[in-house]
Amino acid sequence: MAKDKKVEQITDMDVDFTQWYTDVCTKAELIDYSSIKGMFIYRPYGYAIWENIQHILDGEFKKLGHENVYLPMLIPESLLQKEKDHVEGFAPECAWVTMGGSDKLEERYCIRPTSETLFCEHYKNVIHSWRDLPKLYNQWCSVLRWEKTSRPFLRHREFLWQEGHTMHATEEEARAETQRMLNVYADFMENVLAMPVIRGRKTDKEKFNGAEETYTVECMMHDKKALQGGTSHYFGDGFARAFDITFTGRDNQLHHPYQTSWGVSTRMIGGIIMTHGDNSGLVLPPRIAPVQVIVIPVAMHKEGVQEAAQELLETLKAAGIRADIDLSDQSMGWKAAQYEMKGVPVRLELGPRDIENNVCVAAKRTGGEKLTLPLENVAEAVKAVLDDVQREMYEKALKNLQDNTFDAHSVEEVRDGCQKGGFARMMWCGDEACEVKMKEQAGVTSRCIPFEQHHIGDVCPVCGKPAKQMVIWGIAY
RNA sequence: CCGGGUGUAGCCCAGUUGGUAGGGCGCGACAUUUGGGAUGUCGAGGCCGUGGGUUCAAAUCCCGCCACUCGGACCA
Repeated sequence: MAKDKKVEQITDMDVDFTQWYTDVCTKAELIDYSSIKGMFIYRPYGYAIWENIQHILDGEFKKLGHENVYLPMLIPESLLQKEKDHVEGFAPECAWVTMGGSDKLEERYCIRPTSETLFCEHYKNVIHSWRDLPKLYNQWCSVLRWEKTSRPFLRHREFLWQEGHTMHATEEEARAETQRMLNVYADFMENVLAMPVIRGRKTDKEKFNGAEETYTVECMMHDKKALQGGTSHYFGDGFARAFDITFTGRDNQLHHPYQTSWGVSTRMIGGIIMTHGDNSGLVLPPRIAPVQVIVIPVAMHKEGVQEAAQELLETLKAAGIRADIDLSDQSMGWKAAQYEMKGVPVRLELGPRDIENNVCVAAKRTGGEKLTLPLENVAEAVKAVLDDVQREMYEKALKNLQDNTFDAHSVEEVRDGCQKGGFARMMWCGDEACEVKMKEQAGVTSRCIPFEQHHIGDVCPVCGKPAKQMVIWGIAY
């Protein structure tokens, strides 16, 4: 066996995590580069992951009463400028359309970096009475931000996302919606993506331009750096005032509605890769994997093997398992390595010996001894194995998060701990000046002010003034 | 956007003092194989990233641009 002749060689993640990540993205056939910087091609296997994310989240949104809409891709400059903070935040990364055919346009159009302004323009037209509220809209689309540096899934110039935009009659209701959607994201990430999250609020420095409050779910990657999983914003009535959106209340008075927006993007796929992957490649959580089980017939040329493998495949499919089969003439070892690279959660081997004994052999992507499963009721057994994989993945990620989150009582402690890898919990006075110093002196940013607070000190270690709350600090993607 | 590195076949790379391009892997066909990354034979595949310049002659020297990559800055 020529051990050095691998299917696709990937870089060791402990040697160069960044290169490992890029290797996995391309060699697991998730993505391809295009001729434009920061614009990527989602290959079938990568897009299928996004489709599964879409399918599950879309169902959750609809259960809660949200409706899907589609708004234009172009935003007139004058519209974008109506909300001051918002335009300031996005102006540096807007791409503009200036020509229509061969004619120069009177006004240039921004290719949407986000759609708050478009939703507001529309809401002004359709919201008149308290009876029109709430409006619970969601849009699946792509947005464009002219990023200076780009990386597959983590930072694209064009990326796919969903953006929910809701309008409510009262502040309480809008605030509740903000929390509700944050919890939808958190539950999805934990239960479906097997990614434990920290729920919390962003500091003013880190919040969305134009929002009153931004809430976030933060995750820890395998290299102990932070990735924001999703955000949910409470806007108050700021945009409503800027866009002059009003409704007549039950009190027969004019009011401005209260607004939220929330989104997750294909960046989440980058999170899955960096949370669960290993040196054999991608590891996909069963609940999101495009292929949950790959059936590999062994010694296919032998009488009856191929037929038995096909039958096994059909049994799994009939039970609702996303299963596939590899009938190619590649060697056993090649196939094993290939599906490990692609992160398929469970591999089922079926050869002459198994058929004789009426069993098949299961290998979990998460490792451990191979399992021998009776072919009788095999689908139920495979489902149990898939559940095991899902659970093991969550537990491993949770252990990584817990083992690498520490309490800190000085800037130096945060610096040393986070540079080595991890999240620091430290008390904070609430001043932005101290947050800036943390970046300068410890090289970290505030990830969030977690809902789950611990009292680990009385003062802000940066300035010595009384502390208001505990903040999670880390190095972020 | 600032600095370093890199662009030659699908991938990894070689190509000398300038003289019109090569290897391995992969790919296709056939045969033998098949319980963890097979073997042999034959074959296909290149605007040398791109645009200019120097030269009798450029993959090679010079300049611009584009892309990738590593730092940094910036960043819902």
